[in-house]
Amino acid sequence: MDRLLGVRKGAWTEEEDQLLRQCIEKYGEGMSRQVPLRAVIIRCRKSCRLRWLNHLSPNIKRGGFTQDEVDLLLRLHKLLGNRWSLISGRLPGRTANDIKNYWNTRFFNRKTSGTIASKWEEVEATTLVSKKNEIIKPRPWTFPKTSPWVLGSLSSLNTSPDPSATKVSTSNGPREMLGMKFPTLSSTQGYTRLEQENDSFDNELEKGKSGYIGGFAEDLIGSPCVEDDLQPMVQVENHTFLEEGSIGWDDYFCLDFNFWDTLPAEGNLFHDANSLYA
DNA sequence: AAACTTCTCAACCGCCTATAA
DNA sequence: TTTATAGGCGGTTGAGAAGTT
Repeated sequence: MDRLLGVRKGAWTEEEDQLLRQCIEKYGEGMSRQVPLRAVIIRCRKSCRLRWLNHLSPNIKRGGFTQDEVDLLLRLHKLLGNRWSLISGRLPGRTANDIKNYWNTRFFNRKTSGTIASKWEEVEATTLVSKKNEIIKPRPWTFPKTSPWVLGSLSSLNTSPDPSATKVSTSNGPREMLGMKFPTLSSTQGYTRLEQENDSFDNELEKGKSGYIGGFAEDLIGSPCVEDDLQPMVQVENHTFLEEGSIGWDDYFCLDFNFWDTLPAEGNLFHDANSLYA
């Protein structure tokens, strides 16, 4: 809690910006509590943090949104709703505040007028997600303490140390990967239209060659999760995982990659998947 | 040129969650 | 377990700019 009396409010001055910039360059970003004292700024810590994040940080991209960014924003908003921080994480250089302002001024209650409204309708018509504004909430990564993924080794799951030994079933029976049996993915329930239409993910997976990683790291293949009725699950040993392609897929973000080559001989699939997404 | 309206966006507010004591 | 604090988020506000009458 800020106990500073008489903290300044309103627009920041150039002098305050300079003090804040110098302070953060000297002490780093992770010391917002001490910024007001060290930088001799009569502002509350929240105000300092916001000023840095939204205006002074060197990572911020200025200027108008590009066509690509607008397309991306529309699709992400359709998928995530008003989760501006998540959206900003997928729009490099754009802050949550920027995006929120842009959305509220350009799209909020204005779907029926102007050129951007036309763009909205265009995206609305071509978007691969359903017409209904279904918001898929990203799931937190919750790794059970006993999970071999957490322990950093797959050895407890009877894995093969040799990736070349990996087999993918081409039959309708359970797949095998790293020596583990996976249930068949015959059900398309929960799959995005992209995958259903292209059928490429499943085909490529069957061939054991390549696949996609969705743009949402939270929803990467095999993310451990809590079992519920909403998503297809994969049960491996005593662990429950999201089934491949079950949620969170988005054509805009799919990355082609050689699925099987990313699997370390003995290691963590998720770690490698994350590095692909950088 | 002045008055008024609309738009933009920086900043604030209140709430929630995580963490430390 | 409780309490205080920090971090983070989305919603809202208001000053100034831009546009219109």
